[in-house]
Amino acid sequence: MHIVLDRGPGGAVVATEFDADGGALGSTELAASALPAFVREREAAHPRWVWSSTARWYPELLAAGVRVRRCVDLVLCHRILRASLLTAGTELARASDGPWDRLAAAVTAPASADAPPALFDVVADSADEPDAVSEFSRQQAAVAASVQPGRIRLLVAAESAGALIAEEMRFAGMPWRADVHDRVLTEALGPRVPHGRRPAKLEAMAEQVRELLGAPALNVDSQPELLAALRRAGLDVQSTRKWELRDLNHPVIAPLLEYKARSRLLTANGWAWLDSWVRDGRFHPDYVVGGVVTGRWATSGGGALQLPKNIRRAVVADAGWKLVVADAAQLEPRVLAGLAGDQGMADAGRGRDLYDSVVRAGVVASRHEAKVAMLGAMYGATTGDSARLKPRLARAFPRALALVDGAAAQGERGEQVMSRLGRTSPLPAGSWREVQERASQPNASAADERRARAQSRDWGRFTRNFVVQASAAEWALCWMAEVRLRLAELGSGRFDDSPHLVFFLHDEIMVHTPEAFAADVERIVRRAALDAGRLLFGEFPVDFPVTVAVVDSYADAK
DNA sequence: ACTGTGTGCGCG
DNA sequence: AAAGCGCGCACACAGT
Repeated sequence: MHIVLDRGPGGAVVATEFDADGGALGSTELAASALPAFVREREAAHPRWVWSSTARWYPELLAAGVRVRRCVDLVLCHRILRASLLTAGTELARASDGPWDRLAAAVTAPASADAPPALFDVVADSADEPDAVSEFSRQQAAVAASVQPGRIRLLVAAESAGALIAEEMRFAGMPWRADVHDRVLTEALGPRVPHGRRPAKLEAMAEQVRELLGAPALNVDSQPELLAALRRAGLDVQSTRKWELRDLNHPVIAPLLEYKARSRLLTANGWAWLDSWVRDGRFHPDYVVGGVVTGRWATSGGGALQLPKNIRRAVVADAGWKLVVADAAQLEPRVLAGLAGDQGMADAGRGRDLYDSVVRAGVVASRHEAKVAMLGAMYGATTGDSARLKPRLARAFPRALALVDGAAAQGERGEQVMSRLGRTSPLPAGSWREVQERASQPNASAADERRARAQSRDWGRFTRNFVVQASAAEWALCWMAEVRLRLAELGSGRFDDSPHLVFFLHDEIMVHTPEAFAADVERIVRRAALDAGRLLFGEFPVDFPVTVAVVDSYADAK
């Protein structure tokens, strides 16, 4: 059963209900204020709520204490279905850009701190929002006409579940102890000072660097000034990057690297960050579902996907609660094994660390080499250890390597590639084609050809990685969606007394749970990983083990 | 005063 | 070790 929500005149809501066969059951017109009660009442029958955008509709429901199990996020699904090769040729895909494309672009645009989300610029008046009922039927027709309806149906369901989770995580927030964070900052930097000034300890380090370089007026934060000062001091460096500086033998290096690390802490996750993103003991980041081409999530504020390890100490469970932190081990190579149907690679990952097995099988000498070689194969390394070890990997896992090499070759030709469930890579830009075109002319110069070849390889590395990263993102969405539904059965479903997801980081999730439920949560998280593997790869026997830590602080999870 | 680009570094 | 994928953010700096 589906219930489609549309905006009517004057902020009213029109709810149109459909039975399981798609037959219309009629419409109800509601005042906006009556929506939460309506949703709460109908939710008992577990319908799938269909709305323009979860980011737009769900927050007010959550604020009213209403959660839903399932939805269709039309904007997110529109984007997938328009681009997917599995639905190419459908009416939805062939139409020229319309209001849903403009909405889709707005939803995934980064929101700036002082401007409201762009969504509301595009749809200035909510009554202007395009018609959800007709869009929903176009989307259903596209899915039905797909060459593989099962896959694309699962993808849009998973994406929509992700949208619900993102809003719920933002609403509930991740437990964050501002006092612990402040202590970390004060220890590292000195007492808090107004924004824009350097705290005492940091300033002392800057002064030390200036002295050791004999450059009293140096602004340590200025890359050009610092580079010049390092060279004047006799250091042969091309940049001020830490891995170039690290191996130099000069007394300024240690204090300089220390300064850079602490300065980074101040600017990226200092007191200003704390003021902006943490309130009432919770961190509320803005997730952008599908914000990355591969289907990974992005953030448009708060930098939740880049939380440095050194401040994870501030993530602490409430009294009487625990954090269950779960991480999918070697997710991308396992996904690759599934994609390629590479039995040998799947066997290597069975019941143990995949990289250890690669060593045990005599393919490479150390776990580190195994990891570097595997990542290099998936990223398209061309130099270094990683490229050198690739032939050995190819002998051990021919199908897996053939799959990524094939994806790279397609990209080099300017073709699109697909994830397991049908998310499709973008076409290269027009300028890319022009460069290829020029190089194929009879009068093309050697420089033209070199440029075309380099650009072609670049795009090949992108599509090579796309198939793996995008499929891994799908696995993670399925995993998390399954976890969410099962968690909802554990308690009341309220965020103040029941286990719920509070964080997601590509291949890692965190559940904040009353202590009494922690063991159940752990079981659910492991079980859901099995289910996700089956959803993506059916009976092909590839394992997806997860490491689970039940902790008080995120810092203790690894 | 604003905007766009380069650099550097955090995460997977 | 620092190159092979995907990101966001902050700052300095140069252009307007």
